[in-house]
Amino acid sequence: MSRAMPRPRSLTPDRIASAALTVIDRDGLAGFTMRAVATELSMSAMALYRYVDDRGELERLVVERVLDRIDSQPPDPGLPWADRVTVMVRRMRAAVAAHPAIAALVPVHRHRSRAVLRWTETMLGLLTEAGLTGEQRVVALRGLLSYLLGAIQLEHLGPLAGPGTAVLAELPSEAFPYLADTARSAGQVGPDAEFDGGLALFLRGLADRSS
Amino acid sequence: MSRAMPRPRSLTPDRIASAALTVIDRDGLAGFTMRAVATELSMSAMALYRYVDDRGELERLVVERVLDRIDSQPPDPGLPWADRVTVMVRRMRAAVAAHPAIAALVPVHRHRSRAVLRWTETMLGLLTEAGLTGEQRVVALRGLLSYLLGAIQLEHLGPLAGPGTAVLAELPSEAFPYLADTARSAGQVGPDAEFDGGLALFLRGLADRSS
DNA sequence: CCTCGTAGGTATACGTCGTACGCCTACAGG
DNA sequence: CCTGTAGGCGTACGACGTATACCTACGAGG
Repeated sequence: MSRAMPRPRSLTPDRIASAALTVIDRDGLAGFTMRAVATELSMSAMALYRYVDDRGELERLVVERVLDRIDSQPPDPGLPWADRVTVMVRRMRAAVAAHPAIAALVPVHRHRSRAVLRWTETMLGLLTEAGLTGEQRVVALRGLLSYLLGAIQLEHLGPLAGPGTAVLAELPSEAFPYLADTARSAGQVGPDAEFDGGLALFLRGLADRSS
Repeated sequence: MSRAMPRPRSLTPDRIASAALTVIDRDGLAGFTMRAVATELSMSAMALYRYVDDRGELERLVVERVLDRIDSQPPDPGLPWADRVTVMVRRMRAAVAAHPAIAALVPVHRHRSRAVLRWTETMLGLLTEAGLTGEQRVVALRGLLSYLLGAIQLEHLGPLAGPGTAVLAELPSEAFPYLADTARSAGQVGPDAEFDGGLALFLRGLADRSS
């Protein structure tokens, strides 16, 4: 029978994900390559496949490692529920903001993360406290997640107060009067204010639902 | 001097974008390849480069072609402004939904589209009618866009009433009581109801802002 | 009608990617 | 020490984006 024990594993999934993150933080998503990660781990490219089925699983590990940093403990119950939801949403945003280049990977792999499960569970508890149940609660959660992931990606692709917006300010005022005007005030809004502002709008809608 | 006129161009940007969309609709984003598009146009791969600088520009053409279908005329002024915003947002969603596989490309290339400029201008007009100006208006617009693009992507990666959610329903109810419960009601929510519901929440927040 | 130069179109090739395959080898039992 | 499992590596293949060099169709000037 199989009594012989093989050589023990020298790498943990977390160690692999960390190496991948080092590569991503240094060279961006485009530099995120099986070979690059392997080199970062001082192995050959193929050695990586002893730990990971394919690139997709490596991506999953990376996303999981980043999201696992999220604290899913319910925030101070003394706070109004809207503030507590804000805290939770900000936590997820902060986790991704620590490695902005992975923004595009998060929506793809978020399913498989236990951390997201925990985060979602806490969020649902808060939404329940807000008086939401059944389909209303799902819609609210999904809406918040859509906003959150959309905002993270837009921010990564070009902040509101960035060069992309500056171009808009040069537009012919006759054809695009609002745009030209809006682009000028856009430069005043920092990324955090932008994010929190949009989130606050959503939460205000949650607060006084009539339907 | 240069009086000799060369062979005329045989392809329009629109024709190229259409061919690319045919490929994408048939084989998904993964099948979207310079060679595949060239084959669809019955040319060699390199011929494509007479019309396009690189893959990025081809992607831009595709996104532009899809978004150009958006009608940016202001909706019926008889409607309340919130309903008109809803119409505008739905239009953009519908345009992307016609080619769901491009969802991930839209946030990346949206800048360069004239259609998005027009759409934005109309949206800003509606938001102004809602009483928004300055930084409030930018934040509102950006918030709506974040929600819109986030929702489109989440929907494409797995609808709320889909297999991913079904898995959640199997979760141990002790560890994830809310999740398990919520997953069951999630199956009842269709994609349109989900999208419109989240949008309505956002708009309700816009309607009664106090700050 | 013929020439001529521009630009359309192609063939080939390079470097990089993900990864299948097969080999060698380190290492914990017995 | 022997042994079998699994770790690790070298090589190679097909597909990708695209640089380069070439041939050629074609419209204008003569």
